Amino acid sequence: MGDILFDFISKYVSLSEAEKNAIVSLNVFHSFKKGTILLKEGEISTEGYFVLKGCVRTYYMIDGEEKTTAFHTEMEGITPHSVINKLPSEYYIACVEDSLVTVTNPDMEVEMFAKFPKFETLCRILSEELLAKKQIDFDEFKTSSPEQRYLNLVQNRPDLIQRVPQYQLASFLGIKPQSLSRLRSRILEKKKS
Amino acid sequence: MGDILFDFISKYVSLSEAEKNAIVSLNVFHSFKKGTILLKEGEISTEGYFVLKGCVRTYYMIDGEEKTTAFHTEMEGITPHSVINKLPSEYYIACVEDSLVTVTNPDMEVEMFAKFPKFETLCRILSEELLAKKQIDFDEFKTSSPEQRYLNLVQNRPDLIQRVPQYQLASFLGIKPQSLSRLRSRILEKKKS
DNA sequence: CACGCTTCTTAACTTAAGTGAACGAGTTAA
DNA sequence: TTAACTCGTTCACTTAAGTTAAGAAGCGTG
Repeated sequence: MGDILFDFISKYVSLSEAEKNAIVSLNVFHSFKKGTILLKEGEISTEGYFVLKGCVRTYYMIDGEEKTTAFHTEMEGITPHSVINKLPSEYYIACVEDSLVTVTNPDMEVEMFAKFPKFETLCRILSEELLAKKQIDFDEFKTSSPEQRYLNLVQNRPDLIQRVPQYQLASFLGIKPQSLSRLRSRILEKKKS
Repeated sequence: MGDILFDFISKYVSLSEAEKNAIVSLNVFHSFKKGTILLKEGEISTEGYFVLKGCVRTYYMIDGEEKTTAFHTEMEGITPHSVINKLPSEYYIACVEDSLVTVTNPDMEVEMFAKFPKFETLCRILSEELLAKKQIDFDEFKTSSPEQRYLNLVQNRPDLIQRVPQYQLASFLGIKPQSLSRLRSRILEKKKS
């Protein structure tokens, strides 16, 4: 079960058997059914997540409407803002499909970092990478129209289009479901001609 | 000169005199004049930045137009994507005003992390925090209209409105300068009535 | 099977952002 | 001092997204 994780980690640092066992013995691996809510709005969380398999989304509930702002897929870590500022979460985190996720808390991290400093290096590198990547995503979002953003998504994450409902994609693209629907038929029209 | 930095760091970890001296001896502190370009499009960079004082912005040059996507102000770190993927940078980084910035390269980091593991902890925490913050900013951007985004900016970073030209703010808000101008007069109209 | 529920689509209308052009204020340079 | 340039504003027009409402397709459950 940890193999997916260890294969991934080996791209960054090499782990001894002892280190792998240490991770396994922490019991961090969890399977969740589609729809499972990992974090609710209003909860103060201490858990960090790392998606090994499946898809997890972040969404806000604004005026009774779900606003999906992020999809976290394979090999992406999530530290809810609530963990950092110790305030009630402003958003939900839920599984879009059956998912395999590691769940950790700060105590476990402190313990692991003390025993195996290598893990801290790993976490530092991963968050730096993810930060730079998020910044690029944000830049792309700002500099393009909804239509371009949709086309980019089709190019870069075609899987998402398939595995996620349209209404969730819409808010992810910063528009309303109706607009996404219209925009898609507009693109189809253009292709025909 | 390092005092600004050390005061800030002391919120996260405590540094010994030896550690402070180690930082100072690396000669990381640099002053830049307003307008100085730290990173050019097309360059492959190895430098990371950390803004101690002043304001630094990231911008793209698209179809001959500057698209400003980020302002980095006091106590914010920047690791250009180019440093991570070792590809030519897609954007510029320049000083909006006279700024005091630390400049580091991966070798220096490796050396410091080896000597003082504490620094790695600090960098890990800072990037995790910044990542969560960036995600919140992105979420807010996606879930609000240009007008709301402008009003939020007035609320949350009134300094930016003052110290940055409108045309840079416009692309930062994801719109054209004309639209920002119009949007502002619309808000003024509403206030009157 | 039928019912309710959710998701997606379509349409008509409203509102706001994009576009292209022109103007004026302020700055810089010749 | 004038000419060139930058920056912000305004205007008229175009294009696209928001809004409201209605209906069709798919799904699960009783």
